[in-house]
Amino acid sequence: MSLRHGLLGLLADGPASGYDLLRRFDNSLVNVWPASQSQLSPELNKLARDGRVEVVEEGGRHRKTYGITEAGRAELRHWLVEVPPVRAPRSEALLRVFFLRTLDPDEARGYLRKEAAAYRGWLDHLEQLRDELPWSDSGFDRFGRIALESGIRTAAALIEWAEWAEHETEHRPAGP
Amino acid sequence: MSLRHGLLGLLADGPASGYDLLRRFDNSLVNVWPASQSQLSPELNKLARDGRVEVVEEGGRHRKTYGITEAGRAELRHWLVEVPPVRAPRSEALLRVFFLRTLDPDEARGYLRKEAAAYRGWLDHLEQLRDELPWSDSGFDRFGRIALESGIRTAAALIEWAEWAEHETEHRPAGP
DNA sequence: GTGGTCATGTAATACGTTACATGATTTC
DNA sequence: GAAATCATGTAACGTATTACATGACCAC
Repeated sequence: MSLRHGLLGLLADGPASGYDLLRRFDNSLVNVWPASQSQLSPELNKLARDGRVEVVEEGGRHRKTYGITEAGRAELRHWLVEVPPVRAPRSEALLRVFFLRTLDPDEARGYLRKEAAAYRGWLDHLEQLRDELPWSDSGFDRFGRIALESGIRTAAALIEWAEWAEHETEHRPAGP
Repeated sequence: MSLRHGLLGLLADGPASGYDLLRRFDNSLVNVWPASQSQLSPELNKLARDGRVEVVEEGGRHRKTYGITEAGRAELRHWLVEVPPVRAPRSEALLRVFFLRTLDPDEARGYLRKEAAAYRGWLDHLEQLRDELPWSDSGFDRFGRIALESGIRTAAALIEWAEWAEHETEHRPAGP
């Protein structure tokens, strides 16, 4: 139900159309919760049926501007305060690590080296966002920066891990 | 397709039934790729249809023991070496951070404090695994330990982040 | 013979991705 | 008037979760 609450959270900032919301997702939330246009459409209709949002304006080009309702704010708040986050740290990249034993040591090291490079690219990207985005003092930007910092620290830790892991697989014969 | 390759990777270690594989998932892979019994059943049949595994033994209690085929090993290898991992770092916990601005500062700090505690619990769990598991020198255990280390370092980074973030939201009036 | 564990399978539901369909408005 | 952009919606497909169904074998 995270998409649902993502939409409510964005609408808590002010009314928007599905199209606007898609861009907000792509600008700010894409690194933590990507969403596609074809998901927003039905989800917004569902939120409207449930009374969590309402159409506050209908413009040209079929545009429907949605606003959050009191019931929507209550649900958002309830989700944030009462519902414990699901931690489902599925990681395909890490799953592969378990199976590196089926490769030659050189190939395994190659995989870890590529991992390190990929995390470095991700870190560069996030640091660029941090340094180049026009951060305001608004609550949205403040917490956006805090979320970004989480990604930066995680990426940094994973770079070090991948380099350590590559080194760890060197100079050691495989066991039975 | 990670479940598929997770099964192939486990079978690369030796033949097993779906039931055995479920336990292997729950023992070793659960932290990176949880799987349920009802997923394994159809996936193993599909792998058998595709010639990636084969039934090498049928025992009592409907038990079917699967072994990986050459085609299965080839697919596993191809996946590991050629297919770049999907990095889909969806994080519900981090999504919430964006919306903490809709709460009172005290409540927002409470959320971050709970996050820190949750990550600490996760770290404790992983360190306990590291210290208590009977690690052998086998390739499986070596890379399992390397994967575990990734979780430990990530958890440590996230604890520090959550504590930093909690402090960051103190002593500052919210902007517009 | 009863309860526990081994063992596989199906069905309903939910969520996410990709691709496609449709049409209005603006810009050149 | 053609192309780009705005704007919403549907359909097909793949995958994950939960719950349920079925039955064999073992230990007591």
